[in-house]
Amino acid sequence: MRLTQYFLPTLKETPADAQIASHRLMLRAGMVTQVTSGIYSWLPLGLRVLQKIQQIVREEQDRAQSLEVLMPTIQPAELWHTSGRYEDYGKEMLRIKDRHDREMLYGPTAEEVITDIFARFIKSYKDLPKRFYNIQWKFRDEIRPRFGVMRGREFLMKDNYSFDLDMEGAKKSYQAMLDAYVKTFKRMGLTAIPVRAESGAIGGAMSHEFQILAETGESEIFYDPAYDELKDDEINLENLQRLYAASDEIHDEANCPVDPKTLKTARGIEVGHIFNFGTKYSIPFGALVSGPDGDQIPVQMGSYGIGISRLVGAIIEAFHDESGIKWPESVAPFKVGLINIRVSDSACTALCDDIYAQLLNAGVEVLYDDRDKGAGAKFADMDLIGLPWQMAVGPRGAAQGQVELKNRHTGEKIELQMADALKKVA
RNA sequence: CGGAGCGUAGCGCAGUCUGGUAGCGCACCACGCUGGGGGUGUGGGGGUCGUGGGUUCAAAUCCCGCCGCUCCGACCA
Repeated sequence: MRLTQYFLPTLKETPADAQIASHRLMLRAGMVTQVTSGIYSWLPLGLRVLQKIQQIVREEQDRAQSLEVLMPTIQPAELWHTSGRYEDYGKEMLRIKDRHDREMLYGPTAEEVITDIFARFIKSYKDLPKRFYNIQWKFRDEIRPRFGVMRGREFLMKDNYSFDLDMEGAKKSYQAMLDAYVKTFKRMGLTAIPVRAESGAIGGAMSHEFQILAETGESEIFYDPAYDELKDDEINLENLQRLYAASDEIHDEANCPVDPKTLKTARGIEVGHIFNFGTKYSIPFGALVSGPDGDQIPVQMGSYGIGISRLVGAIIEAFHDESGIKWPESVAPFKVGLINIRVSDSACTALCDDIYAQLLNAGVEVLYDDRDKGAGAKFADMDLIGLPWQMAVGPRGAAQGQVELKNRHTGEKIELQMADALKKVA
């Protein structure tokens, strides 16, 4: 993509409203712009990141034997009367009326919709287990939205719902999601710790929050130091039940089994939440299947969320410096930023055009800064938007076919022949 | 919802107390000089001063209502 044809409204000055790094950087990098309190438009650069994250989540959900569906943003109040949550949910739920004066709502989650689907179509234990997921915009009318997309009112969320014949099956589903989450966050370069959680409005027995570690995290988490030793494949129910990890909302100093001297604390950002809630929805919705003996059995359910739009902010909280964002390659909006330092120099521009064509040809996502601006401004913008690799070509190097390759994460810069630089980023 | 602020050009702000030609920096446009980390000179464009009412010869400025946004708290993917 040529920057002269793109839309990247970067800001030199810090917007007054942004309090934390990720919010500030998302605004400055031209990723999002606020429409009203807690509601954002995603601009081209931000949207690319959102889609990258979405794709990773999707791949790991598919791998965990889940089927993607797309449920609506607007739901009828009727479904929520069935579960009893229409009354319970409170003001967080945005309630609206259609032209016929029917009560509707902008969905904050979709247990009701999916359970209704299940109840209408699935009748036999032979069709179990089933897992459905949905990547859709949700709305929760937060009392006080803040921190940009980390705590917006409208947010993009992946929610998965599992249906099993019995508790044993439900535990397998729960474990499958635990595994999927560990892989998902790891692919984004994040360290995520599953901590025990209250299950809140969704209700239920078994529940964990996935907290990613970041100094600016919203909540404080307390965990057994043995956690740091766990391998990915050791993150299982047994170990989670054995080892203590809790967020400040449920941490109880008096009853904590870990010696306070060794107990570790860190700041965390909640990016995922998994629950098992048994038959809470299956019974009221009549989500029953015939068992092997012909009995009608209410299915065991669980739900599993990942805050996709929140992750954009969370990843920036984990990866940034004074100059800007430092995207992990897996979610970066482009892999390479190509800087033409002197557009007016024909040799320099010819070399840049050549590199650009070769990168495109090799399928490398590249943002080509072909604007007629000073070098300083271009470097500053490139550091700000945080692409993993910067390739700078000036008239000096161009004369010898050389480019400067910079690694945004390490800050390391090296002079290379064009062909070598291309090899390095391809 | 309690407490505290703010609303003046795209962004950051001054001007409001003490009413009298609407300003500054950045960004933007034109031209020149420059050219490897937000360069520089000259010229230029852009404003219902959030909104409705009131007071006054005169309101960004004073008074009243409304709207919006932000921060602290309780609440949360």
